[in-house]
Amino acid sequence: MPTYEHPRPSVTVDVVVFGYDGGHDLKLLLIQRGSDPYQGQWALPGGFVEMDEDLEAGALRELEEETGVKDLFVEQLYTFGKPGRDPRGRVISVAHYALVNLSKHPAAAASDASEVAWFSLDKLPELAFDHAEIIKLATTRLRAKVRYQPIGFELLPEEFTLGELQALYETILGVPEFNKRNFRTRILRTGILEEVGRQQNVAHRPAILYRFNEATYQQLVEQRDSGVLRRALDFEI
Amino acid sequence: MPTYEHPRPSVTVDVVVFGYDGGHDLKLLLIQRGSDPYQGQWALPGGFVEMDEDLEAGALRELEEETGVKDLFVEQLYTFGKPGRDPRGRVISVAHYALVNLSKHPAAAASDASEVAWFSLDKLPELAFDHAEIIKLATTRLRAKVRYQPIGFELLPEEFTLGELQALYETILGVPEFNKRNFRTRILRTGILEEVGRQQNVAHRPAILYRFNEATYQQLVEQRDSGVLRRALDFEI
DNA sequence: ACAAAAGTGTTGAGGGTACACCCATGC
DNA sequence: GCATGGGTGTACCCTCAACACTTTTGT
Repeated sequence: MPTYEHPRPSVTVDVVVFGYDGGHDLKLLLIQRGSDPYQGQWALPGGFVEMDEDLEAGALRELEEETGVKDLFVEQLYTFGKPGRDPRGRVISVAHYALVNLSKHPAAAASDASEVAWFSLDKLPELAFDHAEIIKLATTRLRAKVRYQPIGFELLPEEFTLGELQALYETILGVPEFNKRNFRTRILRTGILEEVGRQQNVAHRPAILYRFNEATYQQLVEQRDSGVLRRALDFEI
Repeated sequence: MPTYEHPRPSVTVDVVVFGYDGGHDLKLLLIQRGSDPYQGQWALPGGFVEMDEDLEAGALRELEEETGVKDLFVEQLYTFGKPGRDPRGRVISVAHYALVNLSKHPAAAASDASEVAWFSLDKLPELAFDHAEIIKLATTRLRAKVRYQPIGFELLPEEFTLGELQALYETILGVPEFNKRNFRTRILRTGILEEVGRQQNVAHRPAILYRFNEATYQQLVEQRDSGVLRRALDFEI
């Protein structure tokens, strides 16, 4: 690793923002490009990373600048760096994904970009750069991760029913419907949900409202990491 | 995303190379830095990415230049970009991890760097930069991934016994020993192993030799991805 | 009374776990 | 024959998966 000057690629941070509003599909937040390469086409929010900011911070900053959305769960996804993926030259993109509950965050549009909109994940427009590929990877990762980490709760309101939680899982995983009885048993057995009340004014038996209990979850994680392992290995096939 | 010039960070690719020789520990390939920051200290193989090469290709190139090791399984791990992680300025590192069977690849040392060596994973020297953190993440990822993807075979010779495979899993996961009967049943049930012969000249009943059947594994993956899912969700706690 | 969604009891099949045992080879 | 590691039979128990059923609200 010599110390003389090297040619330097540009580095951007992009964010795949998944939104959920209780419906039957996931939404994706896109911006319409206002300038130069791919002008007028839809793209992921993102931009060049500043010299003194962390990657995740840069992703959140660009997201807020371009879409007004802030304060959400974000995590690094993958770094895309194939030469030629950006016509402007060598641009390496550190892609992130984020989860947001649409009822909590406005579909805002105060923006650097010319336009901002939520698209249904199964009806995306044509996308700039290799952003279609990035979205595909993010979707795969979300589907995989939601099965073994309680990240889905980021997409729900603070308080929710088991029916809503199940609908969310079915939406993310793209499965028509799985058994209600077994879903409830499994979720409640984990102990990570906490009862916080009952529904009001619904035209059916009011459901129990739950909240995700972060503290309990962390305790369980620690127990698992310190104790003996349960299932020795599993190729999940 | 404006088109005017931005200040650009440097981008490096680093590789966490895990090696296995059938013993009771995993090895890690490190180089001793020959120059400037952290001179004389041990570090991960890696270096600045070229302007016209893919990230993974850059990782493999640097690895071969610095250690002589080539032709191995490599995958992107995470991108480390906290400001201040490198005293030379803003350096973003796209970290990779790689797996290699030590009997197949020489512990070579023809090198750009002053020295190259394999260290036991539990007896690492002090490391340059934030490389200790990178190694920690790579280890966590390896332990997690080996449970649901057949990447462990990269660490074994072409043909191996179930005893050797079990020893490898115990080594990676750091578990004293799990039940032989159940390990065998589970592994063989997946159908991804293929019998290829028997051991010769061993002072005990000769074991059946197996080979990992990539084609069968791919078929199973496709079946899973197209068919209905089995376990709906599982927080693994 | 009825619709709608919440919530429960139960049962058969299959996998996880554990323990005990037999088998083939070199020395 | 004995040490060594390879390989198998089986039994208990818990979880998964599926189905049928009861409960509570608003209209």
